[in-house]
This record gives sequence, structure tokens and C-alpha cells, in this order.
Amino acid sequence: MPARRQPLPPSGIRNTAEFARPVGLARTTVSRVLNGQPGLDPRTIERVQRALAETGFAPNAHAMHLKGKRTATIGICMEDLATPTAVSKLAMLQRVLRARGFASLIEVLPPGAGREVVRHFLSLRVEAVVFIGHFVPEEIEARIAELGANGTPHLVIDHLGLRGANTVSLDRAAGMVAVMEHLLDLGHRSFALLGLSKGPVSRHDRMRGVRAALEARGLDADACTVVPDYLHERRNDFDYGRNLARSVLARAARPTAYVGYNDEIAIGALRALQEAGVRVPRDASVTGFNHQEISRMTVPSVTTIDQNIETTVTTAADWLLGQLGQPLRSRPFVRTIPPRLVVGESTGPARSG
Amino acid sequence: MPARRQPLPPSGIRNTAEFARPVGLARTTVSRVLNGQPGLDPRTIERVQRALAETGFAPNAHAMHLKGKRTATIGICMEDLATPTAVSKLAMLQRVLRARGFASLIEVLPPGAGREVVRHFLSLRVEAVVFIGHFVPEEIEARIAELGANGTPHLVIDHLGLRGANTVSLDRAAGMVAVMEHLLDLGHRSFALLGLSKGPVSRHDRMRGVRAALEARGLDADACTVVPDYLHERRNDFDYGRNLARSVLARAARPTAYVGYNDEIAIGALRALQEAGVRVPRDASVTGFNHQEISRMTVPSVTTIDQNIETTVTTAADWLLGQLGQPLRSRPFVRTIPPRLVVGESTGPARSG
DNA sequence: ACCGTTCGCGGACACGTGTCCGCGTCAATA
DNA sequence: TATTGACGCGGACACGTGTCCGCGAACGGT
Repeated sequence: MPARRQPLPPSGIRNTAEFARPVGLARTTVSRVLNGQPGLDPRTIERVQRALAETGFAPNAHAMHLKGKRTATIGICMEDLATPTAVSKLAMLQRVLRARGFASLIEVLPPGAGREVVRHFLSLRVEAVVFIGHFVPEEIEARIAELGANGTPHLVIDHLGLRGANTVSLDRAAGMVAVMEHLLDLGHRSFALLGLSKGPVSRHDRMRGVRAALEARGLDADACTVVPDYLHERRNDFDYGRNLARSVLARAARPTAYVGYNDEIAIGALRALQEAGVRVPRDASVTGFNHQEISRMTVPSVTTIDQNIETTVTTAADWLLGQLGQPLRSRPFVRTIPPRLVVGESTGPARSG
Repeated sequence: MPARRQPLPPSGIRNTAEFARPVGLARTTVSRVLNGQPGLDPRTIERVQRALAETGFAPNAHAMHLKGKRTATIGICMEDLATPTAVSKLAMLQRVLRARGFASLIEVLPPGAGREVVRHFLSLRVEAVVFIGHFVPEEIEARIAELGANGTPHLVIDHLGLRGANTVSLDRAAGMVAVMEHLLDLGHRSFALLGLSKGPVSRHDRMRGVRAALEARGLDADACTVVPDYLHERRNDFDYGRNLARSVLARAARPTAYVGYNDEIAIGALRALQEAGVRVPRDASVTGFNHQEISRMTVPSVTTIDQNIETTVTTAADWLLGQLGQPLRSRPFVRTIPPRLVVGESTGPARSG
């Protein structure tokens, strides 16, 4: 029955003193209960906790922290919330931190606003700061220096090659090696590399992996790869991949394998191939990267690389929380996480002909 | 050249007094600069700001807030970070709030832990709390009552039907009406409803929309719909949709239109149809809901409903921030946002035969 | 040399909490 | 009844900041 709709008359309790009075206790006694100090009558504890539940009173965190209590808060800087893998990492990190008793303060860094965001975190006396995603290297290095000056530990997830940065990151080169070996085993010898041409550091790693895999089989990397330069704006990866694949299909000699920078690009390429009447995987193979949900949903499903997000995040959290009491390291901590190949329906034997 | 790797000797400035000393100013003067008080020599302001930039000092936010300064922080409770539309709303809300000078405190509510999370927000003296997603009604109603008792305004996004809750929500019934009218206009008269059968409140609304659209054309809703009950666990929506569609395909009389609860379910159904040799949209039509990225990436792309997320979020933010100074409303604020049909390649004329 | 103005100084108080400590109360025990 | 714990009381201080206020130094104009 909709009986109790009067939502507790606004208690307006502003501090422990006001809270303690109607309970018939002293402010200090309440404080002792809240902080679990010994030497208290169990009935007193019970009384306080019941009043706490009834009034919904929450002691002022700012005063507590001012008095030196730990904030138990980690600041997390995201590049954006549009990249599914980054959001997955965020979600898992948040869960791990919460399980260990830490709250998360999440901010999206608009390019150029990094300074203010980190300042805000420092001002809130966050115990550590995590960066997830790809940022402008100079800017993030400056932020990391600020954190260091402040004695606050930091960690960067998935952005290798930053000077002075502690990093946990997927071994993207190894990921590309796994993709290429899979394709090579299937007999492929000519490859279109979609979206791997230029850009942030994470692509250099990728290209390194591609070259390494090819050269390990005695192949000339330049001779057997096609790297289309699609000059238009890269608005979304699906269309980008579609356009890249189209420009490859316009060539006289078509490669048999299309290697995408990520799953969206791979799916865009898949679409372009299907539109051109090329059957996948019979006539050509397609691979993605990241093992997103979508890679399972297409027809055919896409062969891709799983990031081992759980390993990444727990490694990151373990290390970071282990640093909390410690003095800051002088040498940065760098760790890479091995990826895992997930074979889908989009790859098959190279067409012999 | 990698010259300046020494990242500013840890300044270890702990308060404005320590900060002010080397600048050669009094603590109070620095405080006045920081708070933009009048009557200060421009050169003094300049000096302080340079020192601020050099040392990276950030005054203790806890002390500031304790002294009564606004926290300018909004707490956001998420059901999870796995639902793409919810994450989109979060991202947009975060951006809007930041543009208006508010920080966001984001927490994921594990079922049952709502109490602690809201307490934490209250303890941090958040100025308002937003809930995004679907929650256990009783639990969230209890949280809302707590917030009310505390004098903190709240807003729920996309969860209609909560007692005492201020809500901004998509008009899902209207969304279903739009889908059904689109299909009816194409000549469809028999519909499989996938994932709409039972569950949270948001589905009742949907079913209402479906019935309304059918009855407006003088059709018997029960006679022309098939609602498969797939009893297996609903692990992920893609497989769920695939299984639901399979069970429909096993029937003697197959419907011509497959109406999915969301895009993933629609894409799962699409896959099942393609596997069964049914060509879409020639032999059957498929619709989704939410207009996620994926709906554009499949072959064929999926006809779906756009949530107008931007309108939803700006409406929410406008109203909520407008409430801040005000006394709490006694009657809840409820507003629905109209959806928008996005026609893709997955719908076509009903096959006459 | 005198005066008024401008502006920084520094003491004081408040915000809400944790913690310490001496004191009072009450009940159980000798 | 006298003694001893057990336990709650309430005063005091600290944490870092914003703000108020009276004071004094420096400066420019007469």
C-alpha cells in the first residue's frame, strides 16, 4: 500500500553534535562509535547505528579528510567515453577499486583542460591518478610531472612511450604478430593494412609487429603490404574502414587479407567487400583488433585480438595501490600485457589463384 | 633533447601559508587573490599566479568546502557501464555539467550497495544526485527518500514510474508507435516481438505503444503478434535475440516483421534470419531500438529509434541545476522526451503472399 | 613637511571532525 | 558499606581555509 509517502521530514542535521543530541549521547561518543574505537557499550553502538539508519545522517567528509583521515579516492582521467575498450577498462577498474575500498573520481579530459582537471584532483587530495586512453604526449607528461612534484603516484593505462610515466599497456606488437601469423598460416601473402599508416604511437608498435612477423618468414614487408592513405577526415571508424577498403579494391592487384586497426575499421572493410561482391572468407580474409562485442555480431563474425582487459586492470590496480604508502619511484614502472587471438569466421585459407 | 627529466623537486607545499612564504606574501593576501577579491595590486596577482603555475600547488578543497564554499559537484549513479546508451548519456551529462562549472562524481551502483554510495555522496556534500539506468524500484525509492530528507535534489534519467522521483525519460511508447506505424505503412500485419514480453517497467510502456499503434488501425493486437518466450538465461542480448528469432522461425506461420527490444536483439535476430536463408528486407523486416553505432554497421543496416540523448541530457541538466538554490519540490517533476525514427535497410514492403 | 590614499600584513574567528584526557556516574564486587 | 572497574561526558586542540578588521608602510600631491 502506498502508505508512507511522507519522505522523512527534512532532518537537516548538519553535524555530529546535532545528530548526537536527540540520541542522548555526546558528540565525542558518537565519533568514537563511527570510528570503531574500543571500550564502548554494545548497546550504545546499537543506538547510534539505529539513529544513523533512521536519519540518514552522513558525517561531513570534508571535515574528516581535513582532520587527516584518508580520502581513499583515486582520480581517473579518461580521454573520452566513446571508445568501448576504454570504457570497459574504466568499468573494471572502478569495480576493482571499489572492492578494495576506494572510491573513483572520474573526469573526461577535454584536450587542453588537463591542467585544471589534475589540479582539481590534487585539490581533493586524491591518493593516486590513473590515465586511460591516448593523450597528447607533451600535455600528459606535464601532468605527470606535476603529480610527481606533489608526491602523488600515477599510472597510465594503454599509452606506451611517455617519458617518466608508469605504464601498464597491451603488447600491441605481439597482437599484430599473432594476427599476421594466423593469416600467414592460412597461406596469405598479400595484405592491406587499414588505418595503420600514421598517427599516434600505438600504431608504430603495430607496424613493428607486422614487419617482424613478415620478416620472420623471410618476406619483404614493403612488397607484400598495401597501406592505403585515405585522406578524408576520420569521422567514425566504420566509414573510415569502408573508404579505406574501397580504395584498395580500386587497385589492379587486390590483396587477399585485410588487416584492420580495430574492429570498427574491420567491419567497415567487411561491408565494402560485401558491397563489391567479394565473399568473406572465401575470396578474402578480414581481421580486427580489440575483440569488441560487435565483432561477434556481424556476418561473418570477425577474427580479432582480445586485450585481456581484466589482466591489464588488475595488474594496474595491484601495482598502484601497492605504491600508496611508499615514496615515489625514481624509475618508471613499465609493464606490457600479452594479447590473445580470437578466431572468427572472417578469416580462411588464401584463395589459391 | 631529453634534458629536463628532473620533475620539479617535490615541493611538498601543504597549505597556503607554506605557499605564500617564498612568494613573500601573507597567507591572507594569497587567499584574496585566489578568491578574486578586489583591491589588489595587479602585480601582486601576477606574482601569485606565476608561483601557482610553477609549484603546481592546489589549495585543499576539503578545507575550502568546510568553510562553506560550494562543492560544485554532482553525484552520478550508474546502473552499469556496459549499456552503450547509458554510457552515452553519462558522457554527455558529464560534458554539460563541466561546461557549467560542475564536477561529476561517478559511481556504479552494485545492486544492494546503493545505500553506501548515496551516503558517500551526501557525506561529500554533493549538490545533487543523478541516477542513470534501471534500478530495483524499491531500492532507488528508498535512496530518493534519503536524499529528500537531506534536502539534496535528485533526478532519474530513463526510469519512469518511480514514486516520488523527478524523472526525465524517453517516451518509449511513442517510440514503439513510430516503429509499428512504419511497419504498418509497409504493409506488415504480423509481428514477432523479441524481448518485449516481460521484465522491467520500460517494457510495459513499449507494449502499450505496440497495442496502441495496432488498435489505431483496427487490428487485434493479440492476433497479429507473436511473443516468443525464450526461457534460457539472458546472458547477452545478441545471442538472446538470435535464440528468440530461431524459436519464431520454428513455427509454421512466420511473421513478416521482427521487432527487437533493442539493437543487439535485432541484430541477433537478423543473424538468425540470415542463417535460416531468410533474406532481409526482401523476405522479412527487422527493427531495433536505441540507434546505437552498431545499427549502422550491419548488412543490412537496421531501422531503429533514436533516443534524442542530447535533448534528454540537456533537459535534465537544465532542470536540475535550476533546482539548486531552491527549496525541494513537493510534487515530482516528470518529463518525457520524444524519440525519432531512423530508417535503415532492414525494413521493406511486406511480402505479398 | 603634512595629509590622504592605496594596499599588504597578520591576528582572530569559524567551519565539522578526530582524538586525548580528566572527571563524574553507575553498577558490580569485596 | 566501601572499593573498583566500565563507560559516557565534555572541554580542548588541531586540521587548512575564507573573511573581517585594525594597523602600518609606501607613495603621490599639496
